[in-house]
Amino acid sequence: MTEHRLSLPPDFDFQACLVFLGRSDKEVLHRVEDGALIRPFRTESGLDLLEIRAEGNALLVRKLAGSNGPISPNALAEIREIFDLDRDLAPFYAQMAADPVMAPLVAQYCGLRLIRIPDLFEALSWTIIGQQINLGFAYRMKARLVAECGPSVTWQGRHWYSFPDPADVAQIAPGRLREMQYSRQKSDYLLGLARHMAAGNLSRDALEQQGGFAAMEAELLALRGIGPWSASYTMMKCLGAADAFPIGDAGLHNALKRQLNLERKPGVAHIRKLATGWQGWRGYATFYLWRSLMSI
DNA sequence: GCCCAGGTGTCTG
DNA sequence: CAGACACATGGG
Repeated sequence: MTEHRLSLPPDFDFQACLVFLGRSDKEVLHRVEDGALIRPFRTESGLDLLEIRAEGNALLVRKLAGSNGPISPNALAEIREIFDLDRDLAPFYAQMAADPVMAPLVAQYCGLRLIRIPDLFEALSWTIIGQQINLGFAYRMKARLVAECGPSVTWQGRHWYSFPDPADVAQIAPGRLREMQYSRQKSDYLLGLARHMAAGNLSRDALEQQGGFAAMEAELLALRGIGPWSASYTMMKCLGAADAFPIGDAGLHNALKRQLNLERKPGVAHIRKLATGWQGWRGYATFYLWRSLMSI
């Protein structure tokens, strides 16, 4: 059995991360079982199904199915990103310790990392799918897309799917997406994005080559179907921008309303005021607020 | 029936 | 530049 260990940074709580990863039983791209994350990762030849669990002060990564040979460096790099292992959270916690909104949350969820989506196409597609619909419905729509054209590996009598490539999605007939209950608008956005990326006009590598938060955000905003919320979401969840701030997010509004016992959801001006002490960490703060909406 | 969901693009005044 | 509206469907 091939395995590998990744050492863990301070301020890391694997269980806290698993709780977030297990937030929906409708998620098709991974499963949380018996204290471990199970998820396929792309390799040159196909998919490797990996299990990730905590063991002492390390993450133990084991290959359950797929290619022979060691676990690919690429997969290990993705795991580092998924759990945001390379982030020093000490400044975040120091800055939030006295913040009226965030202090209780960082105490409650200490060690929770911003769970990321390394694949740019997946992250952008998810923002398009999730726009203006409830999350349960969004998960079902994603599951249909993934089952339609995502690669899979079989293990223990079950298909384990990965998110499709832009080229896979680009060749779907628009009518097919309508059958999957995509609106014409979502269908257009998604196919447009897939064609754009399949043609080589956008990739995560090229985007990050540009460097600079503003330049990357501008390039995302230029995409049809990607507005301020989607761009911020992608900056934080894919590119790891700890300060990206999806200020229009409905979940953020609901979380603040609950935290502050407000009668109504706060307006954008109010939120800006509340977030004045979050500079540098507004994305992380948002992620902790999202976590606060989960019942557990 | 009505409003809101992890919004965005378009059109109008 | 603000505000209205369509988009698709489901949950409260």
